Amino acid sequence: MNRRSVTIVDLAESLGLSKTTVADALKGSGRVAESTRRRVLEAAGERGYMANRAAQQLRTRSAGAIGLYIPPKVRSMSFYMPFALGVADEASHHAWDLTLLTRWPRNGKPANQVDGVIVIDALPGDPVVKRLIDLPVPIVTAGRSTDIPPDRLAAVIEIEYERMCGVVLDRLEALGAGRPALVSPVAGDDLSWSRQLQRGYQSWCDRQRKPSHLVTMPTFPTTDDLATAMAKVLAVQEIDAILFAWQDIATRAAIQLDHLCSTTGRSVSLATIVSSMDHFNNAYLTALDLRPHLFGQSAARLLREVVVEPPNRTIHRLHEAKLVE
Amino acid sequence: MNRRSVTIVDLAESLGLSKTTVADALKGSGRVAESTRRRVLEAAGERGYMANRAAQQLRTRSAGAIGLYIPPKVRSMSFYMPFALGVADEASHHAWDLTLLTRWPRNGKPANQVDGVIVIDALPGDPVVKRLIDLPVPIVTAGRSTDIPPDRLAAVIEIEYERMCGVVLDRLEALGAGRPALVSPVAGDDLSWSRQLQRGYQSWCDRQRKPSHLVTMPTFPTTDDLATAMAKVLAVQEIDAILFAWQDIATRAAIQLDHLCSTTGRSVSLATIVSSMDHFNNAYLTALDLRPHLFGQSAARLLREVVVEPPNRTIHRLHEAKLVE
DNA sequence: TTGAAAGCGGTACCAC
DNA sequence: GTGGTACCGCTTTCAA
Repeated sequence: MNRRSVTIVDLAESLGLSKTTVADALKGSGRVAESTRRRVLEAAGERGYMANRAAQQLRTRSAGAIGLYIPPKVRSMSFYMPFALGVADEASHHAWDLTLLTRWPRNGKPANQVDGVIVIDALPGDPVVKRLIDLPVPIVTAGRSTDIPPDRLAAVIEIEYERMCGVVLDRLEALGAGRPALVSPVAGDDLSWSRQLQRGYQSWCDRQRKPSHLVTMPTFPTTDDLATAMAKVLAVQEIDAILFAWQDIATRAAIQLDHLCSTTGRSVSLATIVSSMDHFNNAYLTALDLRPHLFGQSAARLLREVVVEPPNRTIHRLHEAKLVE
Repeated sequence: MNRRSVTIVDLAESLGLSKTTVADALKGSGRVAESTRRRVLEAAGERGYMANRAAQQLRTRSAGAIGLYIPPKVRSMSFYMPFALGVADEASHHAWDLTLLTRWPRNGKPANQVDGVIVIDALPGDPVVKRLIDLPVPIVTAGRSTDIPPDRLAAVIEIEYERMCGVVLDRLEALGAGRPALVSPVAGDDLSWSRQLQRGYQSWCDRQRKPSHLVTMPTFPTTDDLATAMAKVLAVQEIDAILFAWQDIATRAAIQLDHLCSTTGRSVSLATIVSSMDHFNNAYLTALDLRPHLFGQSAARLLREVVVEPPNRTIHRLHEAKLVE
């Protein structure tokens, strides 16, 4: 950007053509003769022409970028990095940049320039979300959110945690483990994934007429927290399976349990929600891969749709998590 | 962006002032009378004026954004998310957007518009880095990199892994653990952090005239990998401390060791590199917090410096990791 | 202390 | 098929 680079006018001059023609040739709208088009393209390639995004944006009133907001509370969970990169990948497909929205810029600075925004897992009352609503661009949420008024919410894409929880539990049962416990982070608001999982678990137990055993612990537990929780689970003799609500904890818990069980001779099947296959390991009988990268891609694709054609009412879409063994 | 929003001209008209005056008032350059300035600011606030970034960029030849490239291979490690958000935070301080660079955009699409680029932990031969070199903007690397020619490399900021490794080991020794083993991922290239840690460890052992015990394992090990490695470490009876080279593994290993040691009655002090205090727990005697968020901020601040004033030769700077107990 | 006017590099719309 | 020209909204320079 700093040093002046090749512009359309430069090309036009050196080719003895007009601005317009060069521009048209470059973007391939059928207006120009194929021969001139080739000439232009060649020259552009040679001289390393790169379109000036700012100029395009100014003229077309588009930003060429989308924003992603990941609330601070959840940022360090392993799920969100692959999600963000999924969004970035899909965005780059459409020649969009992905801007990471963090705290809101201070006093009167210009707003982040975006054509649309993706918000994931925002908690009620998030101040940044409040400001995002004021931007004159469509908002897509990944996971539900209460804070965004329906007319500002272009689309929602979500994972069917409640249903998928049942699917995992069914699978566990089919594999011989009929009395599962759920280990979940302390519940947030009613729309949060953890709460949805808890509901899914509860209703599965109800359907199966089995008692439920829900154990909660902090999202980022210490080894002691973990040990306490595991002890609590194993205290119920009938428990023969455990479903972990998030992977960060599951990887550690599996090791704890491995030892606890090997001393007592007890056998417990493990299942977990998976947020990053990279970190996944084979201690689990069954797992629900949230496919965060794909989730991010889908969210970005959805955003693209609503940017191209604003819907008259909120679109709802599902992202399929995948059962793995 | 889509619907036309309030511009400087709008304000100027409604206030009976000129474009110029309004613009000057807005940006606070002392040109305008304080009274008019207040009038303008008030009107701007009321009508929700937001500067059009594209126009500013076009005029000032700046992009108003910086790019961050995190190579695919390392993306899922817990270190990089807080790092990225540190960069984003600092960027927003300077009214910069942060663009996440992923794969390179396809065929002739306009390049990501950035004023500078931060590259972290790129491996030799990374194709995206090759392309970034062609951009006419300064590059700052976090951690060293071979691929970027000195004249294109504006600055480097890095953690003194080699030295800090010694600091941790000294501390461990002061606390009574004199025979540490190092658990490290299988070494990458010679500049990688894992390799630097290994060297730091080796030279510490040499200085102390102690035998070294290096155990490597995959970056994302299974529980079995982990168990094997831990067994290997404990096989050496003299080992009374273990330093883990990355946290993702340390949290899990601590639990393994807890059990292994409690059965054999052995006591081993643990130390680890910390990439996210959120995930940190109390099982460690001592730890080296890399402070990735701060690292990201510092990298962004450094980039800002070199964008504002291009250096005539590569700037080198250190990021201080912090010993915690 | 203020205003007028000329761009920045594209795109859109009009003529030819 | 091609060229001319008026913008997009802001910064900058020069003049009043």
